[in-house]
Amino acid sequence: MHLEVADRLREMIERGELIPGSKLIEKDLCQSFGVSRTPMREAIRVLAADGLVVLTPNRGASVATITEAQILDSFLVIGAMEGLAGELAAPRITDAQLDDIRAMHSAMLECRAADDLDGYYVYNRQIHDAIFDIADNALLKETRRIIFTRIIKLRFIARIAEDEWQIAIKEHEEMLVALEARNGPQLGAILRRHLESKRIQVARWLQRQSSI
Amino acid sequence: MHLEVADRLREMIERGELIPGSKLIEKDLCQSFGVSRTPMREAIRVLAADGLVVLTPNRGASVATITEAQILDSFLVIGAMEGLAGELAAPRITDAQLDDIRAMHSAMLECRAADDLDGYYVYNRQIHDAIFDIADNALLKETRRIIFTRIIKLRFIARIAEDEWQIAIKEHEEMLVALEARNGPQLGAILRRHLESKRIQVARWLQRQSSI
DNA sequence: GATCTTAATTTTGTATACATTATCCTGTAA
DNA sequence: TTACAGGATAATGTATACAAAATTAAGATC
Repeated sequence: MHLEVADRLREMIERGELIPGSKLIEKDLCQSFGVSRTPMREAIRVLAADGLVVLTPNRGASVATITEAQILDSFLVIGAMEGLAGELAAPRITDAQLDDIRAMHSAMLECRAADDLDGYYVYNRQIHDAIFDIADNALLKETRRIIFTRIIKLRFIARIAEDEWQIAIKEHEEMLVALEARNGPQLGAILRRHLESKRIQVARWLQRQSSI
Repeated sequence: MHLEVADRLREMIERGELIPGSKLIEKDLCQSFGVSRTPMREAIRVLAADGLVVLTPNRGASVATITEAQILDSFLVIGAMEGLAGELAAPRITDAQLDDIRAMHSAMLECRAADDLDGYYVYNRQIHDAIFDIADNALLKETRRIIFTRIIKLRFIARIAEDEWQIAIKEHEEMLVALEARNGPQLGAILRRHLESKRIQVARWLQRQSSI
């Protein structure tokens, strides 16, 4: 049960229903979840190990806060992960998998044409996920997942500038070329650059936010 | 208390006192630790989140096993981490920090001359740790620590072939050059290559082991 | 003797009771 | 009014009791 509770808590944190910094009162959560404190506490500790909540001795748990510096640090690490994933995936990709990615890429472009940002992000995410699947390194995928979870709240960077969007699309097209060439180092380099672009984009967005 | 218990359990697993695959019987562990089941269970779940133990519903916990493929996967991920750490550290390193690393490097060489393998590994590890400290990315450091913990049992790769040792020393000297030049991309590339060497070395060692 | 069934035991999972610590509120003194 | 002290309250931390599931052991059947 504690794993289900952990998942529900995780979702609540991701959705922003539990505000970063706020305390997690066991009794209240137990009531709303309909479980006793034992599984709830175990769930909270699982999330703590994932870095989603922080534990203070004798003072319980609170939703983890994330600083701008930590967000930018995360993008650096994710960049390294994506770069490695690209290196591994390119030499391994099958023609069928390549076709799948091409399809997702087209769908992504259509969303862009229709100015459907949500759809764009879904396909964008699918492409990156597919590369990690093809890379076939469970630890790599899991590590990236955990880091992503911690900064998932950045979904709300929905607004993307036109020029940034163009760069992203261009980089994705380069990715396709590297994949077709089965060129690992090349795809790795593109993905590192791609994530660095994203990181700069996030940095700018954070700048704007904090100056408001 | 559950964090202290988790640390003790972690040590026991690292020391090999708890054999991979063996079951963790709560009652027995509670007795030997002198705590009740509640903190023990919380500790076990913390280790599960770290990947050191695996939980099976209604069947409790057992010490995680690691396959050869997973070990090699881990080295790939660590390689990406070290590469990034090098990129970040080189442009940031101070003269004092550089002196420290030079000192560790000398001490490491002395250990090699004296054929003191344990000492060699201590200083080797210190140098790599220092680079991560200088890189100043807490997430990067923490991620690497967790992955290292999972494969820590590989300490027992104590035996290192002469030619492998020479290569490692040479790479470390290249690292010093890149650090002195404050050249991030260069240090990153060296570290990636260094870890790839290590990975190949481990792969060969695993091969030898399994063929016995 | 082997195998399936079933009961006994053990172990895990959950809830609750108790202990300890932190927090909050009230009242007093400056 | 503010600052501090002390107790009331509520929260966390721990231990234990109960429930459910799995494992083990014993017995019956073939």
